[in-house]
Amino acid sequence: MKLSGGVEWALHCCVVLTTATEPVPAARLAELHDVSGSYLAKQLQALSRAGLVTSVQGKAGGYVLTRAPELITILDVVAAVDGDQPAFVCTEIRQRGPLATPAEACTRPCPIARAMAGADAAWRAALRAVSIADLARDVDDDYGPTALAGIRDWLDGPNGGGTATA
Amino acid sequence: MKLSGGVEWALHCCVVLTTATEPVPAARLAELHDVSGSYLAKQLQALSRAGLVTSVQGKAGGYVLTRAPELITILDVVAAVDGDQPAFVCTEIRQRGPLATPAEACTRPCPIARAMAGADAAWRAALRAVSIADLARDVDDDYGPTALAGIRDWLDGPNGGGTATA
DNA sequence: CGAACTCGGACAACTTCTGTCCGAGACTCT
DNA sequence: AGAGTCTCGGACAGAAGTTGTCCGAGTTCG
Repeated sequence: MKLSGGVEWALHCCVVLTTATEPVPAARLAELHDVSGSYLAKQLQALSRAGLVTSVQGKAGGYVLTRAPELITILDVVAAVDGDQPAFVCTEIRQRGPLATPAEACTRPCPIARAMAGADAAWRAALRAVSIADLARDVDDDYGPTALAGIRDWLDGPNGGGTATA
Repeated sequence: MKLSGGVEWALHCCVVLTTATEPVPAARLAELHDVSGSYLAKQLQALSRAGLVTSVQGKAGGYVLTRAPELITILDVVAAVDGDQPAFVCTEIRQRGPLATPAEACTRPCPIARAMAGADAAWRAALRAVSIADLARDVDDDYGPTALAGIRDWLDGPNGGGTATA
């Protein structure tokens, strides 16, 4: 039971992209979070494949959110990066062995698979209840509005536009 | 987000052990489920380490549940086999990069970590709500009382006691 | 028309999980 | 009491997934 580490990066990137109005390159996001740019690109590609962000190529290219942050849930990001298959996959071992249950009696999943599926549903429901907009609002509540504003300024700032300040 | 495959085996074994009154060897459980006996032994060792089952060595040895099935939850088995660490581990990337949040402002987990922790709690709560006894009762409801009774007979039967019937 | 910058997928290295084996310990029978 | 047989327990390879990196295709701007 382990979640891919890239999920954390992707979620942070989505929150950051909330503040941006122009496309943000993957290299810029990697510099902001101090992570491997090459690997972060892979996660952003996954988000692009899932339709959560749009990629713009060319000189002023980068990534932009496709919809409003209120319409993107944490579950969307997790499913895009980590895959949408459930954590528990039933092997149907009840149909194996000397006392195997006949296939005709297996009209519904076995009790174990049902319990695990229920837990998985609860997990997904909790992730679906929180949107990227909620996360951005929580950041404002925790650190004040200056935090996200500072990120927006840094993204549009000169730290990569060509002129270095410091 | 993937759960160790041995969890399914361990859960089935716990349900089977509900019907047994004497110690059941790992090899017998492996034969019943038609799985690798060597690998199933590893899962049972994990259950033993977690205190869910007791191992009896010697000629008539095997595994026995330590408590009543009502007192063993699915979460106990999952934690014993797959580990009890949460699926999401926060790397604290908010404290990295050029706009790093100062450590003194990080009194509570970041919003992303909080949301993931909430989902994890919901998942665990769902697994904690179902006990091995509940699973055994569901098996009775699905396939009738003859299923578990047949397993009990097979466990105590001659298919390994020394005299072969067929 | 040339050049620079971007994304996208293909290529290794590592950690984790899966599967297997043999040795230590305990009970039973002689 | 002593040998034998059966059991668990941990140590040993193989396979798979994840982590990390690289270079090529496409697009926009000068």
